[in-house]
Amino acid sequence: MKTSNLLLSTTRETPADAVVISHQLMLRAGLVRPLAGGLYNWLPLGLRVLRKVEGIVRDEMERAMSQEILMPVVQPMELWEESGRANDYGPELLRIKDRHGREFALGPTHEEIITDLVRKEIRSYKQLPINFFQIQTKFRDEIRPRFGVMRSREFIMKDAYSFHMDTDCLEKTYQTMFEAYNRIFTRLGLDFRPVQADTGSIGGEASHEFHVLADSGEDDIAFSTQSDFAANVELAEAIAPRSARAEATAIVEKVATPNAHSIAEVQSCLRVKTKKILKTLLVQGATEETPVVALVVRGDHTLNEIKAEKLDLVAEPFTLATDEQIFASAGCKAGSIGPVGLSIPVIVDRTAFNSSDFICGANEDDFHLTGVNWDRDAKATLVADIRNVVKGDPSPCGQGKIEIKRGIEVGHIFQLGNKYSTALNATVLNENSRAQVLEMGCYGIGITRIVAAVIEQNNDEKGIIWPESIAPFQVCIVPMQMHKSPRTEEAVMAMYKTLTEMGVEVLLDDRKERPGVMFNDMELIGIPHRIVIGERGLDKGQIEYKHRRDEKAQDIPEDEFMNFLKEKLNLA
RNA sequence: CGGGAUGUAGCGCAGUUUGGUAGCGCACCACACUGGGGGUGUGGUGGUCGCAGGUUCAAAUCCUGUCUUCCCGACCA
Repeated sequence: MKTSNLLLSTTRETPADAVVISHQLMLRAGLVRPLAGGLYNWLPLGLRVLRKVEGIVRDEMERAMSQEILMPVVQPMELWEESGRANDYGPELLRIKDRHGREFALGPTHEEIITDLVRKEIRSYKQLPINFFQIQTKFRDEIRPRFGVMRSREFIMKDAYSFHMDTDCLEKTYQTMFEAYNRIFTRLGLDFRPVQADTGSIGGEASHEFHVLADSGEDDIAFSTQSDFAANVELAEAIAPRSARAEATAIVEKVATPNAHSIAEVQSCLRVKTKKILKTLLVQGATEETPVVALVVRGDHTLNEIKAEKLDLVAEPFTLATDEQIFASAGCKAGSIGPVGLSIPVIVDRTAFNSSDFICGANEDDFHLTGVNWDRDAKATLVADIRNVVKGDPSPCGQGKIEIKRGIEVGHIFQLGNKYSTALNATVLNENSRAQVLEMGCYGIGITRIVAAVIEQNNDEKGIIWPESIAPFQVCIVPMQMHKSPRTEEAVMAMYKTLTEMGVEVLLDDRKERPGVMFNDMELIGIPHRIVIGERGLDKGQIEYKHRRDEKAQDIPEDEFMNFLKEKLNLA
């Protein structure tokens, strides 16, 4: 490819509304252009990278015995009603009607479609296990698209779905996918970690997310400082304190805390540490007998809604109590609630239950209680893990302490079980000629997001630094004064022809630009290998080479150059 | 959905306070010089000032509404 035939839309200035580095560089390098909120055009250079990512994913999926198919973006609503997700999925599901008034949705994921396909096509246990994947556009009407293609509304995803007669078989495929994912992200040159994850709205049992470590990530990942343990903070267990609770030494006293409603306000009002204060939150209960439930965590901790939601007493989805309910249950406004004397169920976090002589709301506006103790002054209906882990907590694996880093979720694998196969009645005949519901796994990779994630981890002040595996071109040739020097032109064209015939993806910058412009553009778009050819070198019988990551260029004798380059390209 | 910003040429911005001929840099086009790190000069192209309505002799500027984009929040006891 020659730059004269390529839309090379680089810009010197960074568009003002791009915040993260990958978004800035994708715009500056001319990979993508915004169309509307969360919608992007992919320009030729960006698409070349996207296709490379797809290629690696496809290659490894096929190696892992998954078969490629393609399912429609537009999906009939009936299937969503059949699975029950028409109600559950909410406003992220973009619904549309055709000319006949029939309802459809733009697919945010394809569990319903694949399950429908499989129930129609697969008849016998002899055909199982089977694993299908597709690389397809998804649409999710995100609350807040941001960071360019990192969180866009339309995006490309690889999604795979496996079907099994039993959970043992599912677990084997899950493990195969786990290994395939590790190979994929390794080939993509990413610094990543598999982490234990919550299954979220998609449902199911076991689940791992694959996260690219980057400060711009939107997820918090909890790591152990001493083991391989890694889990999304949504899931990471906050283990019970090992030490016994200290003896009660104080008596309960009611103190005025005018206008102090938040933990921070109470803290500054009473001049105590936040960990001495317990906060009590009222939420919707699961049953009519317990319409409101109290949740208690320590002032320096935050409630984990996902953990809370899983408790039998707590309504799903997690919903805070209304002001009316709070007044009816506690006799005060939010901000002055405490566990003492409440007649509703009180669920206490394990760590909060280890506090003694603590401070909490007095269930009377603008008053708090000090010197409160569990059992003596307040009863816990249930003690459970309902908070987020924080840095320094003991790791649930038993080794080391928790450390928290930001991650970009680029892959997610689930053991779904039979949620969808049951809902859609996807069965096959087993050895006994009996219909049996299928076990199901699903495995996603965010293709477009990966492009951004790679850039987040591979850039410098000059621009993008592509890993070899997904660079839009492996090599660029930058000629010096080619329009004035027939000798240079001859050498450049010969090099271009040789490399092209070798099957190397080479970009020849044949624009009549100044050297500085060409150097800067090639560095901005991140081509790994650079060859400079000019009279200066030719006079000495030399050709210049520089890797994008090299500090300095080196001059190589002409007759050794091809062997030198082959070694650099791993073609030797 | 709540809060805060923002919108003027492809990009980055000034002009709005105090109403009076729409500007600058980059990019783009032409020519000349230059030629190993975004060079210089001369001359150009390009804008319904987000949109709609209002006030006024006169609106980018004041008023009302509306939309876009971006940021923060959606944990608050």
